[in-house]
Amino acid sequence: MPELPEVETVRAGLERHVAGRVIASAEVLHPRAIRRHVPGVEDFTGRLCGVKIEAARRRGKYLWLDLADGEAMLAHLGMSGQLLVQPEDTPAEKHLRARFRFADGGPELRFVDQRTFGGLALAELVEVDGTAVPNTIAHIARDPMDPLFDAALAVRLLRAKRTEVKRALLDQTLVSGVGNIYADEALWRSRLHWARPTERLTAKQAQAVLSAAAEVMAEALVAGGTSFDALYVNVNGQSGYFDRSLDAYGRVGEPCRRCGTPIRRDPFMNRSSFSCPRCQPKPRTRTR
DNA sequence: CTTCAAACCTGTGGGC
DNA sequence: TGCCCACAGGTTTGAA
Repeated sequence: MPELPEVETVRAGLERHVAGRVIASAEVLHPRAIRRHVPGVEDFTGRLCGVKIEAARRRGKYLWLDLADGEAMLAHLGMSGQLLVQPEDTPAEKHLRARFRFADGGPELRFVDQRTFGGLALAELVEVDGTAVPNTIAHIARDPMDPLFDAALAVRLLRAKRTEVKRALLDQTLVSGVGNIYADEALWRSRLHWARPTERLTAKQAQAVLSAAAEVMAEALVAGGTSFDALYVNVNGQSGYFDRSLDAYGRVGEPCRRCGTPIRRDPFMNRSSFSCPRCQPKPRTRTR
């Protein structure tokens, strides 16, 4: 599933292949794909017709296209979303949800999404902390790859939480871009158990786990960013990074790369958490 | 105000 | 062979 490094790869592809072009027509093939665009399908397609795309931007797992009329087309890939740049005569994908044709007659932009957790919407741009962002994601924090990311602030916010450390890492208002995979990897690198109460984190531990999250995402971006030159801008969660570089996520029963102890899998928020029983010992039962 | 959990989706794969 | 169900998980929404 696309997380920050994959979304950044898509953003770079959009910047290269779509920025500077004028949308000739927009078509929505599945209304759920634009459910967050409250005014509806006709408003969405109508307002995009004839508009020039200025740039492709990203914050956390959200990305958006700056439009010449001053608004933005916001996209979230959800679990299974893809933004593809395809020649117009390419057959429609099975889960094609929306398509955008361009005035230059070149390759079109397609939104494909099997599970429809993702979606597109038009949004007004607002200034938050000196940066223009779509109003509907004004609450999303800067991600660790943002040049203006405030690490000291994130450490303070993390320690001010009253919850488990992994829940806090997944809180997009504290730091954005961290999903289940990178949360587990960051916790493994910093030798913290996912259920460690945030109020018991030392400043050093909080700083370490946030740094680890930034590092693992930066490494994933390098590993997954090899297809920037391809016209076919694809995100399918199958980047080489996942096959060879994960230390915890999905490795249940396999030996910890540090100590050899089999990795465990715990139920966590209707999904899974992977960790090393020895390197990441369970915290003492908390007393509320 | 903060924290928590259900709901939203559909394809895959294991078990029987 | 084929059916059923668990599982994958980011975000929103409403409850506590």
